[in-house]
Amino acid sequence: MAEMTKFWYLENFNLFKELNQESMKELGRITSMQEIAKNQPIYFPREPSSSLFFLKKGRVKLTRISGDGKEMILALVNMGEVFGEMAYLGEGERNEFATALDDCIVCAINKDEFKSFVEQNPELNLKMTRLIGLKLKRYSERIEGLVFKDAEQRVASFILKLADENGKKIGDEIFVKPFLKHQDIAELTATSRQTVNSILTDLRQKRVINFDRKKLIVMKRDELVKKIG
Amino acid sequence: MAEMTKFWYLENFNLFKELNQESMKELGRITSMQEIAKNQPIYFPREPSSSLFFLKKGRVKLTRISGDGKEMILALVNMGEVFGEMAYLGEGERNEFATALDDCIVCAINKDEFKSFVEQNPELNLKMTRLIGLKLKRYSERIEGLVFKDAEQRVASFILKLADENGKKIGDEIFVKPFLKHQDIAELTATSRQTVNSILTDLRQKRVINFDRKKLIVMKRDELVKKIG
DNA sequence: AAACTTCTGTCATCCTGCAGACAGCAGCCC
DNA sequence: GGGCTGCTGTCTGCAGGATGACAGAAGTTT
Repeated sequence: MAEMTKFWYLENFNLFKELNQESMKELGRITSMQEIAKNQPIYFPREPSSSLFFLKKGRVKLTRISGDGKEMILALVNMGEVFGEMAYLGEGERNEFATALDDCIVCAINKDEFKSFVEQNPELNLKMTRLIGLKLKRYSERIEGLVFKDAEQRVASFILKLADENGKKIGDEIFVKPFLKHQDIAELTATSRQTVNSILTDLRQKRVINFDRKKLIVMKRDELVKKIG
Repeated sequence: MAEMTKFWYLENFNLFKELNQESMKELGRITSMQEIAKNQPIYFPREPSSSLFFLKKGRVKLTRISGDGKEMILALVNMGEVFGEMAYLGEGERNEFATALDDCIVCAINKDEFKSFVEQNPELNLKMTRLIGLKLKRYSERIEGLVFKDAEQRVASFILKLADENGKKIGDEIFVKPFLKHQDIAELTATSRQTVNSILTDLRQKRVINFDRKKLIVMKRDELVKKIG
């Protein structure tokens, strides 16, 4: 299953890869590149969703805020991934915040222009559906985690996924460089900042991981896997 | 936003509506109708996902089971909806249980045949993507509920949604006929059977709802809405 | 109609993890 | 360098809700 996910991931990354010269040129025409500084918003809830985005550089977080002001992170978007894709489906308004976690470069693609572009390149149809399907699968796993797992397991799964997706393997340790603050991890794993801290500290004390404000090192990947069960 | 969801729902329902005679005939050819008795499984996790299903009659639940045997309901499928659609995306194996909640009639459509059918009827492309997108949106709302809401609010939201989607309005009360057992509601709202019972009993005592084993009546819809916030 | 099984209703108990408070650090700006 | 501001580390009390146990009601089977 992990393999399948990876397969899909690569396909997303290559959403436009098999396009011919002609189409790539056209794609360039309907695309506008934007630089977005760290911590700056890309879009807001209730804003009309007029375009979808392809993330060329940096990381983006998609968040929702509850009636009483609590924030949760719906998803992290990594380089090479697409976000704001509900625009493509005719969803009229954004229903989350998109915020740059680093200095980012994004390509904005107008939804209507993209729609006709897809019509002219019908091989993109299935790819777009798969892209949405991949997100669906991720969300279903997220739901499962929220229901079945306790705070420690959720944080452990998160670290594992982060390491596998964004880490560099050096020897049998995995380094993750631009780390997140504990508050962000809390918002991703539906727990509190304090609980995240105590779980991380505990894992560090057991020599499963090591970390400081900037980086995370997974030292015993299998211990994490064991913890999740 | 509720309107948008309804709009999409209708579109799914009409997935095949605009097809011409010719295509409908072809669709009939690649479709096989099956009757499934109450409580009988339709598919299992790890089973090859060779087809997708269109639910003509009855209700279906999609569930996952954790390593230690706890069950959760991922989604309820109502008449007119599609399920098992990940097959269409090339996902090799099912990753949930699908079980008939009532006596059901489903149409099974082989995924490869369906793919070529969609190629011949390209207007279905966007519809399929939207169908998946709708589920994505539902799941994101589910995640939000799990993170932001407490047990009472989750159960209240569930009842509200059930009433709005499946209920019959009579006067200013809403009747929902084939009700679920408390255990099912617990598995849908990520809480325990006992907690569901006490929340329902409490709402009944406050005359917001009424219920017995067979049916549910929402008496004060606005009280439910208020509770969710 | 009797014997089962499955669901509902209710309690008492226990525990995970949240919330508040505060001290120590690091980075940043003046 | 000094003073902000934002992040981390730790402790404590508290509460929402899980769990187990059991009795009664409703369906099902024979």
